[in-house]
Amino acid sequence: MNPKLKQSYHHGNLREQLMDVAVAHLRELGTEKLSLRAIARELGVSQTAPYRHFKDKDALLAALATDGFQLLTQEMNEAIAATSDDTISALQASGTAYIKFARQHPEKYRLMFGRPNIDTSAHPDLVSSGQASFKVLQDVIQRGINDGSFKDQPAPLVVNSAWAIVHGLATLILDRLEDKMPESAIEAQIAFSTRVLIEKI
Amino acid sequence: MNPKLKQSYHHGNLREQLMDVAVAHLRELGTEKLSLRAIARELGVSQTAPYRHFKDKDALLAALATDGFQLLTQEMNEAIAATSDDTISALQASGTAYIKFARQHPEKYRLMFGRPNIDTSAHPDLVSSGQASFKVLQDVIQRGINDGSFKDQPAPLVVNSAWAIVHGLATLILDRLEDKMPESAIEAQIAFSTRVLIEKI
DNA sequence: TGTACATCAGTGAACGCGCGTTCACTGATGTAC
DNA sequence: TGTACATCAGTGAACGCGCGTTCACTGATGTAC
Repeated sequence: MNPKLKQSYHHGNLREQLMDVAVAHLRELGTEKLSLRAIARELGVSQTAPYRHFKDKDALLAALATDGFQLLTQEMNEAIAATSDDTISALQASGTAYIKFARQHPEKYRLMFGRPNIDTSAHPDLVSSGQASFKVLQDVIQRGINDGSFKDQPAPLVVNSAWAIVHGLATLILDRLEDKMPESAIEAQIAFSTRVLIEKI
Repeated sequence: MNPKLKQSYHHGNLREQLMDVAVAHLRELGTEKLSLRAIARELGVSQTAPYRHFKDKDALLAALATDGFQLLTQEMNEAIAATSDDTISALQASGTAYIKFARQHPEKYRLMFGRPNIDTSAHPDLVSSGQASFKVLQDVIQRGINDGSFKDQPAPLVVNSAWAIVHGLATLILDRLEDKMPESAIEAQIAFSTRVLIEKI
């Protein structure tokens, strides 16, 4: 950003910029072709510079996913806080926020919820931030069960069903629909599907 | 299979075996690390032999996905045919068959419905086989709309919602639940979620 | 305020690797007569 | 039934490439006194 910083020997901002460029490359190339060297090249920095900030390539990806979970947790919590005490609208709000997050950060979303290709045992932060996100959804559902908003169903079944609906819709939009449908149709689809979510479970 | 064939200069069965080993490697390594050379190595064949059967690496992946769509179409059709004329049970049967397919062929399923990383313009068979699968679902929904089994809703909204539910559940099972839940719990989850599918839309 | 020094964040050369793909080739097979 | 020949399905050497990562290094920065 600041041109002065870019000139100096010390970059000043490299960690953050590595993550930004990684996201851009993931968008264009996919995980398969992501290369640390290419990221460094694009930032005009030597290919070994990233190793000052990340232990290895996996650590960069883990940081991106962790970042994503923290953002997702925050956005779902904010969406829920903006509703009144009504559990049903809290569920709908969190589901909508979930899908919105997926659309705004598709690369992070795919890292977070795709086939796990990061060794989680080396990245405990990733695990705990993921659990924190999951817990937001769990808590809303549990609240609904406690206050009678949902029928008398085992909580895990309900949680996984709710998750399946929003997760399925999010991935469908990212991988299939986004390029083929106008924005208005996508929004109508989200509204329709989240109605299924809140009404039926 | 036949040891005689394996000894001979002409393999006799190479195309099929390349696809089988590719599936096995996808399972163990993921798309990122799939290598044509490693597949050839495992089959005890020179690294250029695969090029007798596939134009390039992408062509192998496309063949795998096309194969998957054909299988999926067939299995959904069979599941539907096994029900009586009742549209609701046809929808449930096709959804259950879809999820069953995903669990039996997870690597193919990921190729078919993951982020498209195959250049479809070079592989028209892949496109048409995918459309054929989609049409099975579309037709069931349309039938339900025509005979009044579903409420009066625009068909595309209903189709995408149904798809989102089964697709979401399938990916959740493959990527998250399968390793953590006992088989009985997974089956209960499928039953619960498909009930949401058929009852609510 | 000035200086010595530790630490931080870069560099550039190098290692070893496996990959996709092309090429000219050869052995095996199938077919026309 | 035998043979000539086209075609099919392999081989092995080679090309060029980009990658992740390590290493010894150096310039820049921050801090204790």
